[in-house]
Amino acid sequence: MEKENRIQFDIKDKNGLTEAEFLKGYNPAKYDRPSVTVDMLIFTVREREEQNYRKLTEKKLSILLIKRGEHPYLGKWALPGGFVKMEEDLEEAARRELAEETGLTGIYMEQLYTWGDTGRDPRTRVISTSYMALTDSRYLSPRGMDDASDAAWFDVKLKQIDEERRDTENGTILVQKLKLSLTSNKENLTAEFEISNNLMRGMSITERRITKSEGIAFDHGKIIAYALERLRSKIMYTDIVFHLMPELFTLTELQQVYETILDKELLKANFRRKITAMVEETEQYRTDAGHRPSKLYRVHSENNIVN
Amino acid sequence: MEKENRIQFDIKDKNGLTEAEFLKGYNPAKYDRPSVTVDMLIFTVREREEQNYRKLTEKKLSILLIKRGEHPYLGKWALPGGFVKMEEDLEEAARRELAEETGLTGIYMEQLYTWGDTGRDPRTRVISTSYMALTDSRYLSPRGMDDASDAAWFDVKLKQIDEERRDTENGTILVQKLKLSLTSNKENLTAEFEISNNLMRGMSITERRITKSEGIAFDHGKIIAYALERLRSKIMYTDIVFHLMPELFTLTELQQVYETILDKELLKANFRRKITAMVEETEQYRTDAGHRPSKLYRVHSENNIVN
DNA sequence: TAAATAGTGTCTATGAGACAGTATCGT
DNA sequence: ACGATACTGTCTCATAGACACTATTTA
Repeated sequence: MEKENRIQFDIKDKNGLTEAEFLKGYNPAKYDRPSVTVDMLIFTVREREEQNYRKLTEKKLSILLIKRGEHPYLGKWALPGGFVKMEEDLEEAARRELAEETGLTGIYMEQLYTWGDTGRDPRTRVISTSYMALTDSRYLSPRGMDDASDAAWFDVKLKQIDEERRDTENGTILVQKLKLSLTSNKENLTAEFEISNNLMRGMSITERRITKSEGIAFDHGKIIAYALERLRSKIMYTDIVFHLMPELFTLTELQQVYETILDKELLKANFRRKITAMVEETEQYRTDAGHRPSKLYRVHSENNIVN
Repeated sequence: MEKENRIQFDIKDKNGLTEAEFLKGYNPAKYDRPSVTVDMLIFTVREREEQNYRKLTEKKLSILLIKRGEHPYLGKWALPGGFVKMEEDLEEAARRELAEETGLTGIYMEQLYTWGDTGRDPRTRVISTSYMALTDSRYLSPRGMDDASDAAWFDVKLKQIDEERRDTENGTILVQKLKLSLTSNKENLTAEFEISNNLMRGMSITERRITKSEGIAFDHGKIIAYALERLRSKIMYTDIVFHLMPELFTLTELQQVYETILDKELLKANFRRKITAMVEETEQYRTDAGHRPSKLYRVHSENNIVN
């Protein structure tokens, strides 16, 4: 419908061509072009086994990475992803990569950012759009969990390790140093960043630089840190967190997910008051745990929070 | 420094190649590739002249558009932009386009979103990353203001014209209808959208569709509406608004800018209380206005709000 | 002095944060 | 009974929203 409105049958350009004639003569191969890829940030929450029958299992935010079997960055860990095909939408490409790497379809996914510096890939000019996907760990598929494969889940920790104010003549620069740690059962990857907030004339301009990257391919450490910051901020004002939860959950489990993502402890009473509007009770309880059973909740079906 | 760490001189891949050898043999022309462009959303705030010496001048949010002189969409209005060159960073390309269209350098700019549907450009597959730039209207350059040129400023209005709840078996779908109006002194462009928030299982998935587009090229109406929503939300929790202000301004002028962006009236006393932390007084006043003079403010130099 | 804007004071409702207390399970 | 988690009540302080009031200018 939109298309029918669009085509201008009778308007001619300065060469006397109609749109149809112009398009027939258009040669897209005239210029060199960058390659375009999608990178997937697939997050889930996993539980660490606990020995004590009384204690709750600890929750960990995890991301799926793939060990590179080819140059460049051979042997380093990279985000799953690949080239965008000519005939597929950008988001379709992301969903296809997601399905290829994890078998997951129909889960939550949002576009994050497009990374387009020259030199971020030594092979050729590559512009990459990153997408963040969230899923409940129950649905984790063969490929992602298979120990023999080149894919593995890494627990994610992002910590501020330093903060510094530099006063210049044009204003202050606030430099935050962040450390990203990625831990699988076998490997430990790290990256460090400087995020400088340039408060010139009172207005902040943010710039992020990798200062160290161990075991992580390309600029993917930076992308992971960016995604985590986005996740942290969106969890505060959207219902995004429920994409990481199973259908039924206790409020304490939900709180644990908030805590592991924010890397910060929350007060139970306050957390419950805030979250109440988003969930609804069920009649079921989690029992057999060496302490008072807890009621199971689900997402409120009439949830009005809109992203 | 990062580069030195990266190169793996002695690691060989399954073909027995080192990274240097692999890269020498890499042929980037193997696959068809989409074209990549940047689109610029350049906003400013302009004043409408007022006849009454007592009344304040009304403020309008405006965006710069370019009239297309070629197919496709010949004669329609489009966002300024162009192809990304192989040797420039994505953000560099955006800054270059910004300078070419307006002469402006060093102003605020942020990446918005990357639009990658097939068929959004009839010439060939085009993936476009949009950037939003903000500037004080004092700095508006020859090209943008030149009446003879193909560029013009359009006042922007985005209004909700309808809202509807559709209850399906899987949950509710909240459909908002929005109307975008773009007005220059000569032309009036409009676009209408349906934004559907699919509240399946309590979690919202947003989808935006153009239902009508008059006088606007490509999917640029959708992009402008998206930018405006981002601007509206960021103005509430960042200091982004000051990029639209001159160095000195009155609090009422600042409030007017908020009001025109949010398309909503604010209460003066409350606005002032909230904004106080971000600004600092000067000794100067705006006078000659047929009412009590108003103190001029500037951005607080020690502003701690960080994007 | 009238018409307009500039600027301040204060009441109320709501929410965030902190903390203390009670309830209930399995061993 | 103990050790752990489940769940609730309430105090305080900060903030958002509404509204009324005073102050000051120029034609």
